[in-house]
Amino acid sequence: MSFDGQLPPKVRLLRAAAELLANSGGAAVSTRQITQLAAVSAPTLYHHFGDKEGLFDAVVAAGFEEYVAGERDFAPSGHPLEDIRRMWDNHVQFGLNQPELYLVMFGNIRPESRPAIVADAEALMEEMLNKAAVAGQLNVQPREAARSILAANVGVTLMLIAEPAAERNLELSTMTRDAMIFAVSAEQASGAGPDTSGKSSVVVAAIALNAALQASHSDQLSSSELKLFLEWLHRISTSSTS
Amino acid sequence: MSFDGQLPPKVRLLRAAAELLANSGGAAVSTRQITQLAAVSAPTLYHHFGDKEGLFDAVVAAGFEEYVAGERDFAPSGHPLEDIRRMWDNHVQFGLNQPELYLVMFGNIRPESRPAIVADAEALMEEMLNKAAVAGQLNVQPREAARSILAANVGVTLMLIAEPAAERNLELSTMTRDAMIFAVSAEQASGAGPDTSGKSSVVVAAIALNAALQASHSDQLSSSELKLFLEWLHRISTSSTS
DNA sequence: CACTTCATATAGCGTTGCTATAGGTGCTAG
DNA sequence: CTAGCACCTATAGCAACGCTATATGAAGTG
Repeated sequence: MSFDGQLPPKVRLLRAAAELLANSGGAAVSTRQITQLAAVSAPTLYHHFGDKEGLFDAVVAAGFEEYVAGERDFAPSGHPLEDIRRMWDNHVQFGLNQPELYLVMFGNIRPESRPAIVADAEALMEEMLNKAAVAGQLNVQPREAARSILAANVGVTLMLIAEPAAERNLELSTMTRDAMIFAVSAEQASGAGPDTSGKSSVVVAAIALNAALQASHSDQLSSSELKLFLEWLHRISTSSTS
Repeated sequence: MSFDGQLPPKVRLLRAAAELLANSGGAAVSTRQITQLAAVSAPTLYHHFGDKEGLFDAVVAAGFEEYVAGERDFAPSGHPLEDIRRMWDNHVQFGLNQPELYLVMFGNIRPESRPAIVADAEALMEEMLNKAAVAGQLNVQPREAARSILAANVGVTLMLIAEPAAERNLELSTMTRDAMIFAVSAEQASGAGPDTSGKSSVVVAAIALNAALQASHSDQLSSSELKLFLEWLHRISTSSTS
């Protein structure tokens, strides 16, 4: 299989690199392999991508687009927390389907090289969590929740990739997923947690309000409405936890 | 700084490799650098370790011994779950102290190369969780709990490593840690079920408030008032629990 | 046509991981 | 003391690597 069709060399290089990376099985992929498969000479690669790293970054970016597209294709479904679950599963599946690409994206993260992807992934999850926060289903700030969930999600995916495909146990994923979502959700507040007694539902309400306010471009509010909101909030904050 | 003392070449190689790996800042470390710093010639490296990968494996093994030693040095303390917390923190600290080594250990995990370390780490945590299980503090099987917690632990550590050291927020670690431990512990079972038994009235109020807010298209709220309002909300929603 | 700009190719530099071969070193046996 | 024998190390060099100095072709503009 070669990419010496009519496609522009830049695209051929991208596809060749992606294919070799996907099938390398962890071994290093050389620029010579890539350029040969793309039916292109070495300087072309460097003209378009500057660097081997640059080419790999482009491949990763393309893979990430695909990943994001997969994440966005879910209907909002009205249950934000359920959407988070699907988002998690989709993340894991993406990692298992393209382990090499995933390892380049999340396995070799270094402060100077590649936190952009992580930031994007976090933003994507935070966006979804915002809906949960607006619905009063969140226990903590959406941003913190997103970072925490994503970190666990990446850890689980890496662990599953590390296992031989035969004995992969996806229960690790679902269990960790539900643990994280549960810990972040407001539901647990009604139970007896180690420290949740102090964290009354006021926090939940405040988080929901905060998220709603920031999501609704509310630089346009009448003062009377503001007073109403404050009154509501006061009633909330003084109501005893049921 | 060179290791050309009286130590055997094997040890010199190990130390040189460890030092170069620690200070490389992510850049590749060449065998020539290592052999030069160790004051040794190339074939010596291959005689002792067979491979560059073999040498790195040895360094990783040594680092892992150190890691395990750190984990074991904690007194059992009678509170297994508290020990798990310290274990988690120790893991994160190890990763932040030796990021390069950590990335080699947990960042490049591949099924064919390096699951042994993961298995050891899991066993270590499972051992500790077993005590919690004996004390009736566990909600799930110790092995599953260990795998789940370790996965989240690795994910969090990788995320923290990926961040510039200046803006590392360890709250991500403590929050995820407590979420995982709480989800695994028996405490949560006493509360409400995982599904909506009944939302507290406060949440309902918050949802109603949210609806009112989003329905409003009025204007003329002074930006200072809005700013104050948001600030106040933010203060509430980020107020620490205890 | 001349001129610029972009894209690709030829050839080769310096470095990499690794090794074929050989030379020392310390041992036990005769 | 010498012979042989493992063991360990060094010299020199190969093939492959990432990358580039330089040159050539194609395409658009005056």
